[in-house]
Amino acid sequence: MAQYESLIKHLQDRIELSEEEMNQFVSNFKIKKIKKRQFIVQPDFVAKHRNYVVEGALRAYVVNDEGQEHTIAFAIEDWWISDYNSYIYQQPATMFVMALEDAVLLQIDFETEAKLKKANPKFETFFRITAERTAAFFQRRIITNLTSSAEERYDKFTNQFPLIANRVPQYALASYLGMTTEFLSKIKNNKLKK
Amino acid sequence: MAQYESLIKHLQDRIELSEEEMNQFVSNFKIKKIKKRQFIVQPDFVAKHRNYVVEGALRAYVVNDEGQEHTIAFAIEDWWISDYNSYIYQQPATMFVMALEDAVLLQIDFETEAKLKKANPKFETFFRITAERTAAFFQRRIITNLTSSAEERYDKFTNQFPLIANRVPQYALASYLGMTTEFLSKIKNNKLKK
DNA sequence: GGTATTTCATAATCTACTTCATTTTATAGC
DNA sequence: GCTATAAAATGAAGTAGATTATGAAATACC
Repeated sequence: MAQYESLIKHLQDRIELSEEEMNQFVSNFKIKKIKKRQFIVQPDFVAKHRNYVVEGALRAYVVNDEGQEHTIAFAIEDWWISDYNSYIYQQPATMFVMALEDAVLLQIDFETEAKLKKANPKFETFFRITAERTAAFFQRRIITNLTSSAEERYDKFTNQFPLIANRVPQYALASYLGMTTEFLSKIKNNKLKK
Repeated sequence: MAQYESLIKHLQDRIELSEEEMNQFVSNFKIKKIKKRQFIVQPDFVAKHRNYVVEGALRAYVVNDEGQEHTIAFAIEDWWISDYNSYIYQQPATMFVMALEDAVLLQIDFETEAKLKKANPKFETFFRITAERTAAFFQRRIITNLTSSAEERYDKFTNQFPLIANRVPQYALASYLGMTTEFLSKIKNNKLKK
């Protein structure tokens, strides 16, 4: 059950649970192993799961009419990922969620999560805290995007998430930061010269 | 108690409460009347309240080092507003929240909200749903900002929020959409010509 | 281990949007 | 209603970042 250890710690950092409650909670998560380049969410299909990353790296992105990809989220160890809108409203997804590396996930499906929340208010609290922090995180990203230049956005990202910056393809990071891969290349190059 | 009617409806649309539970919930909100240009949140002070708008319009914005204002959120009737990060983490705010018109709010403070959530799991559920929808809303904005041109962002906003678009100052809307007021003016003008 | 395929780098050209400066229009306060 | 002030419109000039094109380096895969 080594795969569950990090999720257990994740929970303990957020709410207080007895051993029994903890077991009840995590036993509803199923281990899912996926290979690099494999999709766990695709447009037009409902995102059935909330995914906790035990190991590996994933990327959520949308593709616009011109075929350009825009990275919406990354996830590495101890992060959650899904098509957020699709999951909470249980409506067709607009995103792809793909493994950038072989990965091990812990998945819970929407109905099971609903049952858990009904069974114990502490579980409801956990998902409330998670949603609040997600909202706060998204809002910080909105603020950064509105107030910073391309180079500043890159600097902030590498400072905040050094482990992600050096682990994902440059084109994926560039589109997450709202710039082209060519321009990100130029930014990196300018830094080397200084 | 006319002021509480819209909040009651807001709650009924999201969770099922008995009359008694409803009264318990809303009685913790205090009526706050503010004048145009008045601030309810300022940088360096902790945002103590979650604010529900009964009447009026408000704007949350940040000011960067160069003195430029960037609108982060609007709120009109039946919307919530605060400095989200400041409120949920109870840390100093980075935003201003100001009334664009005379307004009537219903305010709950952080500690009272915590008590409510402890008192009844249904209340916890309400805040969980609210946070989830907030996160989903923010993510849709991130996606729009990454994938659309200035004109497309303006079109989407006016389609989705026609009541807001025509009610707030142009400079506030422009900075919400991530462009200058001059450029928004030009976009509007181009539409008139067509 | 060699070849096909991705990914990244570099550079020239282009454009969506900004900046700055000025005028016109709307709003607020007495 | 009149004046002061803020907001919006207009236009010229400038720039951050996109686009396009090409080659080099890294990675995947049989």
